[in-house]
Amino acid sequence: MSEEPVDGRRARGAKRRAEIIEATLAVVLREGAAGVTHRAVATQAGVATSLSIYYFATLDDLLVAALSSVADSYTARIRQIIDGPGDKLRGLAELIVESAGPGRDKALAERELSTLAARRPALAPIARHWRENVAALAATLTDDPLAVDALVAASDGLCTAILIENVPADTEHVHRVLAHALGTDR
Amino acid sequence: MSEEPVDGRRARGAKRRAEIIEATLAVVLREGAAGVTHRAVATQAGVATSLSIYYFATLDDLLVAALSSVADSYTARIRQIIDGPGDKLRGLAELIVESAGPGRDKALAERELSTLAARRPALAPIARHWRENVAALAATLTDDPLAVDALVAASDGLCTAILIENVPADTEHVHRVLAHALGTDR
DNA sequence: CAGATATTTGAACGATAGTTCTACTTGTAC
DNA sequence: GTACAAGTAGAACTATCGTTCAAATATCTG
Repeated sequence: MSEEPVDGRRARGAKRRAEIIEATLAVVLREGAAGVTHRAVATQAGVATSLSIYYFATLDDLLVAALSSVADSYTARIRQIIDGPGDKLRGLAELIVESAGPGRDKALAERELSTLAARRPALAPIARHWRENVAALAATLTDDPLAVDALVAASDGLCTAILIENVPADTEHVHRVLAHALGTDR
Repeated sequence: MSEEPVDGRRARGAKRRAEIIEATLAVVLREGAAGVTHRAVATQAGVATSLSIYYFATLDDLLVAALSSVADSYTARIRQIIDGPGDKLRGLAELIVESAGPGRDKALAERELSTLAARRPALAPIARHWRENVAALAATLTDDPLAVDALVAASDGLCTAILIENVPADTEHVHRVLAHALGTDR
């Protein structure tokens, strides 16, 4: 991982950069992707506006960094479910249901940035991660590629539904829908 | 329907209003929801900026109108599939696959506005229409509520996948995935 | 120490946004 | 015709945006 003789200036700079990414994510969570401006991010991070531009020449760079952060977070969660014990499908259902509660902001940020990906090619590869991860989880449950695709699509659709309905979601129900889409319960 | 003694001024105004809505949609298709400004819409419609504000006090009003227009369009398509002859599931698959080709802009507009709905309550009821329509279609194919939910979720997820992947979609494959999610093929 | 490099700031510029206001045109009612 | 209401245009105000830039600070090199 680390090999460079650590330049104090660059180390400090990398830290600032990380802080700015974090601040960007905070802005996305609070105001949505449309609220991401250099000024808003800089204010959130407590630095000068020009510093945000110093590290991220364009807003796209900021958005890519923020989406990567969220995507990495979800990737870690799914890997945890895949590698851990217990019912993986239920773990996925629980993760999805989180979008209705404490994880709503994060899920919303992921969706907003993913939607942005349709128009900004730089975001597209990152936006694909979520579905690839779900596909990997599905692959541990079935060998049928059609079942994998159906589960991935259903997961995505359930997230959408939960975000738009904006009502408490039922883990049991989500689990049943996922199982039905997967088709292994019949 | 019509009962008022038609005031020439108001009739002309209603026409203008419709033109502005259409212009808003054109802007969303071309630049995305983020590109919707009173100025951009007015320019697109060929009217003064202040006129856009005269009819739509806030940008939200414009977005609601645009989303309603797109949602109505999809509602009509699905009703057509439900009421028409032929395989309804295949009709849905064909509609979804359109999002990869000529209907990409429209599908993208629908997704952008739906995403916006998560933060702007005024858009939420309209954003639900698509899923309600798919549910109605599903209800003609099965009595199992779980199968309905799975099909609705899968349809949504497939649209997402197609929009983000941005590659030609295969109707046959989409149809198979939908059938698998529905679960009636087993 | 001095000099070079990296980071950070604050002010400023130009562009564009939403909004307001006044004047003008068009249509209705009398 | 006049009086009034709805619609329309264009200029102007204020705010905020991305961006630039010179100066200041911090760190490393020797």
